Amino acid sequence: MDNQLISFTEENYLKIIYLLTERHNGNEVSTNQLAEHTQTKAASVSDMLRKLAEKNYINYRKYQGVTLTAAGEQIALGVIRKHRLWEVFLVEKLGFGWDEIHDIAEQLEHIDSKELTKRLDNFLGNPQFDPHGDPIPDAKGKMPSVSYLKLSEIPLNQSVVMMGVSVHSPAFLQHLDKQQITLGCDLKVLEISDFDKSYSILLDGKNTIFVSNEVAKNLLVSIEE
Amino acid sequence: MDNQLISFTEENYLKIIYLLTERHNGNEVSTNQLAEHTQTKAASVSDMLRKLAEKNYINYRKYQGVTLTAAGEQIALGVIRKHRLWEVFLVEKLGFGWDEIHDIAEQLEHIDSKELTKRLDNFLGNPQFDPHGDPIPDAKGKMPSVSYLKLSEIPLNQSVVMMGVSVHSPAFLQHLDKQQITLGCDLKVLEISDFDKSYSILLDGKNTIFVSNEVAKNLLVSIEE
DNA sequence: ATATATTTTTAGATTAGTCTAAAATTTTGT
DNA sequence: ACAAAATTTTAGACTAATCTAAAAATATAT
Ligand SMILES: [Mn+2]
Ligand SMILES: [Mn+2]
Ligand SMILES: [Mn+2]
Ligand SMILES: [Mn+2]
Repeated sequence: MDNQLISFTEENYLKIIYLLTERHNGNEVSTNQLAEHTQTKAASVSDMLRKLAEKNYINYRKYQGVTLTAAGEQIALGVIRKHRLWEVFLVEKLGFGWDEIHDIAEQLEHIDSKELTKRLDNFLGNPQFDPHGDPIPDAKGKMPSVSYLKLSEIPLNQSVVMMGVSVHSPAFLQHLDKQQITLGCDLKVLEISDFDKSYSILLDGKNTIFVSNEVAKNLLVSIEE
Repeated sequence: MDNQLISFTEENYLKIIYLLTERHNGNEVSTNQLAEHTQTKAASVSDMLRKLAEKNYINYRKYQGVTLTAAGEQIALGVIRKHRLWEVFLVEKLGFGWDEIHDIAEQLEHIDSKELTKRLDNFLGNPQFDPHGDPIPDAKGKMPSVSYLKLSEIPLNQSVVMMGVSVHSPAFLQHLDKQQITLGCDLKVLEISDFDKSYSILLDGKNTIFVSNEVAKNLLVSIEE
């Protein structure tokens, strides 16, 4: 609608390059990593990288991995913005669980209409964060700044607020649901077991719950103001 | 999500075959008509028809045009259902005008998630008609029955209710907006000009407006109960 | 340092959807 | 009824995105 030049597939590559670069603190993304996340083979990724480099969406030196150019980043941020806004819609307006929305948002993120995105954003009350606690870039591509810590990095007996998750798999999210761990809840680590590094946590100042080390590493929190 | 077997393109062909068949009261749709509506060439349509016939979505005898099979019709109705539900969403929830929504709905109609469609339908209050007055098939593919007449077929001085349009172009819809002709308004033809067959119409029992014969032929109305 | 393992790229094919040009079929007009 | 016109199908080619297998480059490990 607004843009005929970029395909669905290209948008996906740029989005994934953005997210992986972010995850690696700005380091280049490798062909194999992209193959894994695009569910294709390395050979297919190489072809696509050549094409994206020709269009000046990525910085690409053969065998050296890729980063996004400013142009590529703008496209990636636009896709991520739509993905996260639609996720808010699905949870806040349609009542989906946070474990059910990702695959639907993977489709909705490619709907191409500036006006639609603008009106959707407005309809949702211009949210800054999606249902997983991930920041939503604004219309200009600016991300709200966040400084989350892993729960596993927080000292004992320090009260923190649950802000996000670093794994989005339905299994993990459903696991959190079962333990009643939700965004915004209050967490205080009481003890870490010597045996298996599992955590005893005081939840909302009321109940003590037990979570594995694996869970604690994937809970993003911030210290209460 | 629910169905890997049918492509975006195939869905479009089936939808268009449905709508054209309906428009021709059940008569076969020709290759050239499809080429026009799919914005492709007749040769491309022939290829696709062979493929859709192989998959048993259409009844196809070379040179004789096509109709949908029951399987093809179910798919078409599912796409049309999504298209019209999303149009309701765009108008009722996001405040778009009825002239702005079709192209966005053309994209949204291919989002594949039974659960999403179900929840969207519910969120919208299970609407039976879209913003153009077109009926919305239910989850089983059943269309609400409608019996609209063209305003041009209504006798003089017979009060009728505006129920739909048989042309969906933004230009036509904006023209109606300017004349304040909206779904649900009351119309009574006072006179048809001998000179150019244009209509004098009493709108909502208050103002007299003038519309061309072309407009009158594309307004769908029903007689007040 | 150099052989071995791993990663990445290239070469050559494949599939879906499209195109133009030519051939086949149907429709129309006298 | 039959020639001319229109429509539809087929033949052959193209592009985007993918694949497997082989070659090239880089990383690793003694
Ligand atoms: Mn997601
Ligand atoms: Mn998310
Ligand atoms: Mn429409
Ligand atoms: Mn409509």
